[in-house]
Amino acid sequence: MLKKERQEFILREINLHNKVLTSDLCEAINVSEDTIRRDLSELAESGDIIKVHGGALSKSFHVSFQTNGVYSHDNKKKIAQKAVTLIRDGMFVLTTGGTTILELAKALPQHLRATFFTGSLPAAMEYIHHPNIEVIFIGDRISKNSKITVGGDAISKIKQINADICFLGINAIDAEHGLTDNDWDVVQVKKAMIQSSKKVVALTIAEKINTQQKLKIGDLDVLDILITEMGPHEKIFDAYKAKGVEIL
Amino acid sequence: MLKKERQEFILREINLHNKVLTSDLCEAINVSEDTIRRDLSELAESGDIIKVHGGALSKSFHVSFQTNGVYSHDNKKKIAQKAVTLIRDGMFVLTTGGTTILELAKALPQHLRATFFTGSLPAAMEYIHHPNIEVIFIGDRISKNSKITVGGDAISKIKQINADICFLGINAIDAEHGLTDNDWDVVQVKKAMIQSSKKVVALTIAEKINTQQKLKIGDLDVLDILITEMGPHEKIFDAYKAKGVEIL
DNA sequence: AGGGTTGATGAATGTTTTTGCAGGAATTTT
DNA sequence: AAAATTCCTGCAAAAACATTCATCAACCCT
Repeated sequence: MLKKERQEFILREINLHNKVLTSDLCEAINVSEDTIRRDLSELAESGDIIKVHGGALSKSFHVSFQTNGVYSHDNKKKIAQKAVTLIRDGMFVLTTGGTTILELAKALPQHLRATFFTGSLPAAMEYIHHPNIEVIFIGDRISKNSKITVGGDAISKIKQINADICFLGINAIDAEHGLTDNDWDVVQVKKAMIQSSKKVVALTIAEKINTQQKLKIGDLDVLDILITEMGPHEKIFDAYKAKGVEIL
Repeated sequence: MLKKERQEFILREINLHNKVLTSDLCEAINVSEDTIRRDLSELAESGDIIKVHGGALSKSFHVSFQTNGVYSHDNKKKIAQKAVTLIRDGMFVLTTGGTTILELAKALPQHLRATFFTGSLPAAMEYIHHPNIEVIFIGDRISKNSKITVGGDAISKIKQINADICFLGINAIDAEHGLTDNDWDVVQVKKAMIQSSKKVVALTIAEKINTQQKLKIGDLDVLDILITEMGPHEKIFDAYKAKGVEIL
């Protein structure tokens, strides 16, 4: 097999599987590891692949993370844009924390006049920048991980609220396992918020769709609307629609 | 699985869920905990994540306050330095908001183990950066001017507290008129805090000494200690000492 | 045709990287 | 204070790597 031929084979293999192992290649092509290594070096040199210890990765695989701090920032903005359309003047709104909710806070129109309840420090900091929004903070112990208030006192306060709409920034959602999270205290708070709202809206980037975590918040039937950055007609949403969730 | 591949996976997981546990990862990827730890260290080294005991956190979730540019910043730092010496392990501490209190928050030693109660959003954001400090937030309506919670609910919560020490960032103090302020709601909160503490400490830059505002918080006899950036033996303090206030 | 050059390959050798493990220190939880 | 986790350090084995060298085929030039 010719050198050029071999390298094309390697490229094809990488684009197919996003990665190759040196050992796999040398077995497949039946040449020494050194030869494969030389090939990979050349391909990496000309910028077609990314060489790593043990093999190589496709360039598209390494889509540089961390654009400007917040992961998937643009997508979250898009989600926030959709979410604000659900809020009307005079509403009582309950929100959790999380970076997606923060984007929602930033996207609130200046003229909107509403009352926001939250236990998230960062979210509250955003809300108070808006001239016509009244902010009620739910107090109690602050969880350092999530920067929201947790605990019995917070939950009993939440239960006294009767909100029009609740925005949940969620960590994982799955058609079968419903809404899940990884922090027990946070789960309790989210449960309470769901109970205290007429309408429940979940915000999440599409990447979290069909993932799950260890602790359950609730089944899909507690959810009224799901908002992601994708259009509402994607196939991935079929299972959710079937369970009565509206996709926005 | 290649090392780089693994690290991309970890990054993804963190950005998705804001945190990961070492144990979860090593189960998911099926490598030893040491390997995961090494990966986390490297990712932390290059600044992509924040490593903590037991796992790692997303970077975008960890934002600190910028206080450079605050008026009389150096003086406030000096005040904070003096104030922290009053706090002991195990204490229950009640604080207001304000830039001076923010400096106090930043000056807290890492090893200090105490419980802080506050209704100030910025102060709470600072406190939660400290590893051994428990933060209890006093909830209610948030005043946009002062960024602290005000209202009857907050006050009744404060009255349930029995704190060892209370730090007041104050707006005006005068030997004759005592402590004064200019926001009715804030005054109510400060009054309640004073009532709920064994010891009351006022922090202020010397500039505010011998000034007054429209609304009264209390006479000088509610005050135990007054801290400014100046030394305790200045003449200006004589009137305060005469009324039983200790100067630090 | 024949000697010289070039490029590709595989083998030999020593180095570096990666990984898991043992143990003791540090930290967290009970 | 005790128990349980988690962490760090050093170590060792395996895998992967870089470097050098020898071989061989293809090519080029008189």
